Amino acid sequence: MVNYAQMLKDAGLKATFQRMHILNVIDEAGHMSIEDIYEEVIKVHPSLSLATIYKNIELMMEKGVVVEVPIVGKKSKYELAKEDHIHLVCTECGMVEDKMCVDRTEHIFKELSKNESFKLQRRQVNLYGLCSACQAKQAS
Amino acid sequence: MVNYAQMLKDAGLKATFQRMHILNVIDEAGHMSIEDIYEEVIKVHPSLSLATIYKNIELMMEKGVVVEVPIVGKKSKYELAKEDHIHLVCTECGMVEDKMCVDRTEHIFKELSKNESFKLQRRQVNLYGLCSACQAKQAS
DNA sequence: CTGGTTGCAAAATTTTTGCACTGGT
DNA sequence: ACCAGTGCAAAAATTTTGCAACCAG
Repeated sequence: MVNYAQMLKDAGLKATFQRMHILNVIDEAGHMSIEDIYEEVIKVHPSLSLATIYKNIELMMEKGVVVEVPIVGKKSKYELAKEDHIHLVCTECGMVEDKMCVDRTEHIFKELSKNESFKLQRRQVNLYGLCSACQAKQAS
Repeated sequence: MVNYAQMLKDAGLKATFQRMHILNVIDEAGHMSIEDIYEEVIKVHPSLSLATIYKNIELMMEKGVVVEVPIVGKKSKYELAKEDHIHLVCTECGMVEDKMCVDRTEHIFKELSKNESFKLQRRQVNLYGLCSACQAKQAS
């Protein structure tokens, strides 16, 4: 169990119950859309408003606590900021799975951007395909 | 000058003036949001409606004529389907530049997904940073 | 001709905003 | 106690939909 309060304070944000709850929900599910977060969060805290989620997701993104994962054909999901990784995204069910980068990957991205007069800040790699569950479902 | 009419017919779609115009606008700019397309397109064809753009972008995506490029913190842009490549995205001005993949990149992605019971369909790689113009602007 | 396509206007959905009240520090 | 943060409700922005008229094949 991570200390969400500390994460928020480190980012210069007040550790409100709402924020910790949002972080907790994202952390447990891994990747969640705004709607996903809202539906999960109001189970425990029914008065928490959608506006609060919007405001906080934006704020926590600016502060680097959470990261947006935009997805082709679907709404963006959000995850806690963490070690660099790539995403396997199921085009069928929308599931997102993290996969750690191998060192070689790291190297290639640096190379791809260094030739340009382009100052690399961060990268985002999504591999789209069918997860095993959806493959099984299609086979039947 | 590509033959947009042919692209559409190959995809099983009627080659309407509206569709060819949309494709032309995307092609010339490289990457455009729905709003971008609309503003550009009505300069020549003022009665073309936003609804038509939404309907056609979705349809042409399904048919594989255009591809969505979702971008962190901004609206998705759309490009013509083309040879596999990655994107350099400027976090400041939103500019998107294509960069062809080196062979090694190809290889790594295959490897990253093959261990899993994950059936890779397509990939999407965005490198975020500052373009040269925005670097110059910040320096001043 | 004729079925797919368009344009309009209205509806639905998503996101943002203003402001009085609340709660962390 | 102070001010960031919340919740509500309303506004704005975005996207979808239904349908009559239209046009590419």
